[in-house]
Amino acid sequence: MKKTTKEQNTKQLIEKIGVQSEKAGLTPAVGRIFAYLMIADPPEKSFEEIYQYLQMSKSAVSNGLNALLQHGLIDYITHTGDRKRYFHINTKGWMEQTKKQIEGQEQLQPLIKEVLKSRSNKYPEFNKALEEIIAFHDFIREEIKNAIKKWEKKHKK
Amino acid sequence: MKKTTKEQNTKQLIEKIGVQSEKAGLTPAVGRIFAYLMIADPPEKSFEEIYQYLQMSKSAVSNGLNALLQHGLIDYITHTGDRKRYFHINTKGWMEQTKKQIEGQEQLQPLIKEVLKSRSNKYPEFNKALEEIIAFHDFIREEIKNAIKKWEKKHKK
DNA sequence: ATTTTAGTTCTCAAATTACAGAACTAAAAA
DNA sequence: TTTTTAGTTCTGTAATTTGAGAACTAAAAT
Repeated sequence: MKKTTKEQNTKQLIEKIGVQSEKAGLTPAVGRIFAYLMIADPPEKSFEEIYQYLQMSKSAVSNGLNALLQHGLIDYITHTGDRKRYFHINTKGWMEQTKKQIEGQEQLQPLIKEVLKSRSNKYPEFNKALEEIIAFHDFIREEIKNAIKKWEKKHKK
Repeated sequence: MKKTTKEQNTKQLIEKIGVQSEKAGLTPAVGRIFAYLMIADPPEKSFEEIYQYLQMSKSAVSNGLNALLQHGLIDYITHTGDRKRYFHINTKGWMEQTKKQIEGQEQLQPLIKEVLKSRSNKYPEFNKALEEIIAFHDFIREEIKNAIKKWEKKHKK
């Protein structure tokens, strides 16, 4: 009979979220910090609590928190008469970040256009296909923009 | 007076596309191969042409081409009486790949739901915010799915 | 049967990344 | 003024990634 405590479940969940966050571009350590703050009850945790709970070095936590702050994924609050900062997930910032990611990959677009300009017209089928890819990107980006607008309208106050 | 030849421009363009492809998850070398095939006139190039033009090792090109083949980003044709394979961009596969990427990040979703289940109801505001993030993801994913359908309808046959 | 060729696989070195641990800093507390 | 504390920065290293070069392979050409 295998008994799994709540703590064990929590730690496993943190690891799983860490792995996913890694796939989304964060490092394992940063992913774990983010995961911990997602699970944290209360949702604000001090620097000390974080590195002790996750058993990470102070340097890793310091760098990780700063990376997350810069990405706008977390924020912190303070309490009077307490020098500690209490870090927590910035849900608004997280959503902003998600939106940007969904909209992203805009930078390849102009390069494909440049490619098209540089190509001869000896292979019109391939050129057409490239044009279609550009058109698809344009179309999808526009649709996503509208979808986001739609969402914002629905959820704004 | 700085003179830039067509060749120089092409090479620079390859590098720029390579950098962008890197950001999209490919390695620099694989990004360059992809870029070269995008610019290639005719759009089919042999193994030999690729590694000679890009001045890369055979091993790097072999591994790179196989990675691109596996991702469905390129394909190849053959000619009777010629043992070489001629590699070219698979525009359909590329678009499929793009679609998947746009739809992606489904795997974090269920984990956030798990987090919510594990959370107490002592901090309802944070929980609400997490729920909103889930809802946003669901909404956007649905919208994107529809957008892609719309595109496909418009561009089928 | 021998040689060529198209491409693969193996081995290794260089570069990069991720992080621990220790030394440090600046503000607050004592 | 001295000490504590919250966090940063520096240094070194282990792990990982990338890609070169050489040795190899399997099929085709001779």
